[in-house]
Amino acid sequence: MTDTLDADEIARVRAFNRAVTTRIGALEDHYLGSARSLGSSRVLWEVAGDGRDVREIRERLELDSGYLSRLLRSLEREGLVTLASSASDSRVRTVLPTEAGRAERAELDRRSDALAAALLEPLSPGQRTRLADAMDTVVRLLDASLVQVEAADPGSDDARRCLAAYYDELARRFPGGFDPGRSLHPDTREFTEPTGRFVLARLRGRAIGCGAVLFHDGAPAYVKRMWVDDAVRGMGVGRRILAALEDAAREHGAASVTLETNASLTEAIAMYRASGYVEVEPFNDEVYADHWFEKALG
Amino acid sequence: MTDTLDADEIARVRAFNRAVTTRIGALEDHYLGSARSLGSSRVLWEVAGDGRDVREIRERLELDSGYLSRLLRSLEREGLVTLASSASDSRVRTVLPTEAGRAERAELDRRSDALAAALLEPLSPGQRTRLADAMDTVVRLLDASLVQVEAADPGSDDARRCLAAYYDELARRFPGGFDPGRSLHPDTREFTEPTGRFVLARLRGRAIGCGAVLFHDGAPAYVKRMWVDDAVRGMGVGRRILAALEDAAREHGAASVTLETNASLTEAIAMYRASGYVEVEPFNDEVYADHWFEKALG
DNA sequence: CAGAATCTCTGACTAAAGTCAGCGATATGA
DNA sequence: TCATATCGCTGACTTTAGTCAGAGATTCTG
Repeated sequence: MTDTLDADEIARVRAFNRAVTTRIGALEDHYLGSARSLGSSRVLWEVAGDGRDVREIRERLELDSGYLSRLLRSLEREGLVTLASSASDSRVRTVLPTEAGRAERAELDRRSDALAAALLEPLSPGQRTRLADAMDTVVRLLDASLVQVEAADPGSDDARRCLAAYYDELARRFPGGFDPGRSLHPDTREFTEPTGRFVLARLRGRAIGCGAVLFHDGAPAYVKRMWVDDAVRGMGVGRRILAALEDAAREHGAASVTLETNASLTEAIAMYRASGYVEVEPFNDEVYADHWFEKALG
Repeated sequence: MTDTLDADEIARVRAFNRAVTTRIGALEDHYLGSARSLGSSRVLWEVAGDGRDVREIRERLELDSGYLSRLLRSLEREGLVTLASSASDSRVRTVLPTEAGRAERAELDRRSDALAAALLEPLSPGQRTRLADAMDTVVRLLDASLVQVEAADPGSDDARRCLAAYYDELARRFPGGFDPGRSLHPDTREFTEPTGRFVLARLRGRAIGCGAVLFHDGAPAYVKRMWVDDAVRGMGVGRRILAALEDAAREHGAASVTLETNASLTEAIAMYRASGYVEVEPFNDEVYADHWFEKALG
C-alpha cells in the first residue's frame, strides 16, 4: 500500500493544482463574480428547487451555525428564500426558495455553464472531447483516492446495507438465483475478532463496498462477501478491500488466503487473478462456487 | 470556430470544477493551513531563493501595490525577508529571503508535496500513472484554451522574436540551411493591411506563434511564415493561426488560399492536409518549397 | 532642466468569511 | 419529569483580502 511515491508524479500533481486553481479560479471570478458573495451563492444553490433543512445545508457546506444563519437572513431580506419551522421537529427550520430565488439560482446555473463553455470554446471538437475525457478520469481517480477501507461491525446498518445489495446482486446474476441461507457462513457474527474481520469501503461517508475474512489457526484464511457498488467499479476499490483482508490475515499469522467464487462474476475472477490468486482444487462444498482460489502471503 | 458546444461536455467540465475545487480545496486547507495566510505564502514563495523586485512580484501575483507593501512589511517583521533598494533604479525595491525565509519556503514546499502525495498515496501504481497523465492532459488543454490569436504589427518586438525563432528553426531543419533574403516576400511590411495581415498567438501574454497572409485581388490569398513554439506544439495553435488567416482572406473576398512548404516540415504538412489543403502544381518559384497546397474557402 | 511618469509606501476604508459564547425553544432518554 | 442534548439565532469579535487616494523619492523625456 505504502510503496514509495514517484517524485515526477508528485511534481505533475502540483503543476495540475497550480494550473487548475489559477485558471479556473480566475475564470470563476470573472463569470460568477456577481453582486452575490460566494457564501450566499453556495447557500442559495444548496437550497435548490425543493428546499432544505438548515442543518442539512450546514452539514453539506460545513458552515458555522451563526454564519449560516446570517447568510440565510440576508437571502430572506432579498426575497430569495423563506424560512419555516419543520413539521416533524420544530427546532429545525426549513428553507424554501421563492420564485425570485429559483430565478436567481437559474442565473447562477447559466453563469456556471458560461464558465465551462469559455473553457471549451477556443478548443477544436477533438480537443474538447479529450479535455472532457481527461477531466472525467481526474474526477474518477480523485474519488478513488478518497475511498477509505476500514474494519467495521458486520451488524452495523452500513454493513447490512452492503450485504443486502450484495445478496441482491448475486440473486440477479447467478443463473439459479441466490439464497444466503444455503451459502456457507450465513451468520455474519463470525466475521468479528477474534474469529474474523469485516471491512467497509467508504466514499464521502457512504458505504460503497465490503468484504470479510475468517481466520483458521494454522490453515489458510478464508475471504468471503466481497462486494463493490456498481457506481464505483473499476476504481480499484475491490483490490483495496482484498488488500485490507489480506493484511488482517497476515496479522493473524495466516500463510495464505483462499476464496471461492461463481463463474458468472467475471470481473471479480479477473481481479483475483490480477491480485496474485491462482486457481486450486475445490477445498469446500460451497454450493454457489465454481472456482476456488488461493494466494500465498508474502 | 464557434461551433455549438455539447451540453454533455459542459456538464462534465462543471463536474470537474466542482470535484477539483472541493477536493483539492479541502486538502489545501488541511495541508497548507499553517499560521501563514494564503497571501503572504504566495509572496514568500515568489521571493524564492534568489530574491525579486517588488514590482515583479506585484505583476506576477496581480496584487495591489499597497496590499503587497503591507504583506512584505509583515514578512519583514517576522524576519523572513529583507528589503533593499535596487542598485540600478533606486525607486525599485528588492526583496531578499533570509535564512529563516528560505527555511519557511522549504516547509511550504514540503507541505505542497505532502498534499500531492496524499492524493496519490491511496492509489495503485497504475492509477497514479493514469491520474498524472490525465492531469497533464487537462493542464495542456487548459493552456490551449488560453491561447489567443489576433492581428499584430509584423514590426513589433513580439513579431520579430517569433520570426527570428522561425528562421532559426528553418536554418536548423532545412537540409541546405535557410536564408530569409532568398525566400519570397522577405519584407514583412507587406503583411499589413491592405495588402496582407500578420497574426500572433499568445499564451499568458507571451508570443508563441505567428502567421501571415497576402491578399491578391481576384486571386487566391497566400499564407506564409507560419510558426509555432516547440513547447506548445500539438495543442492546435497552428490550426487556429491558419483559421485566423483564412478568416482574413475571406474578409478580403478571396475564394481560396494557397501556401507552399518544405518537405522537412512533416508536422506542418500533416496539419495542412488535415485542415483541408490539397497538393497542387507549383504556382511560384519559392526556392525552399517542395510542396504547394491550396484550399477552397467555404 | 522642467514636467511627466514610475515606484513604493502609508492611511483610511470596505466586504467577506469565519469564530465563539451563550440564549431560548424544543426534543429525548433515563 | 427532569437532566441533557440539539437547533437556530444573536451579538461581539477577528482575520483576510482587498481598494483607493495621495505623498515622497526617483527616473525618464522632450
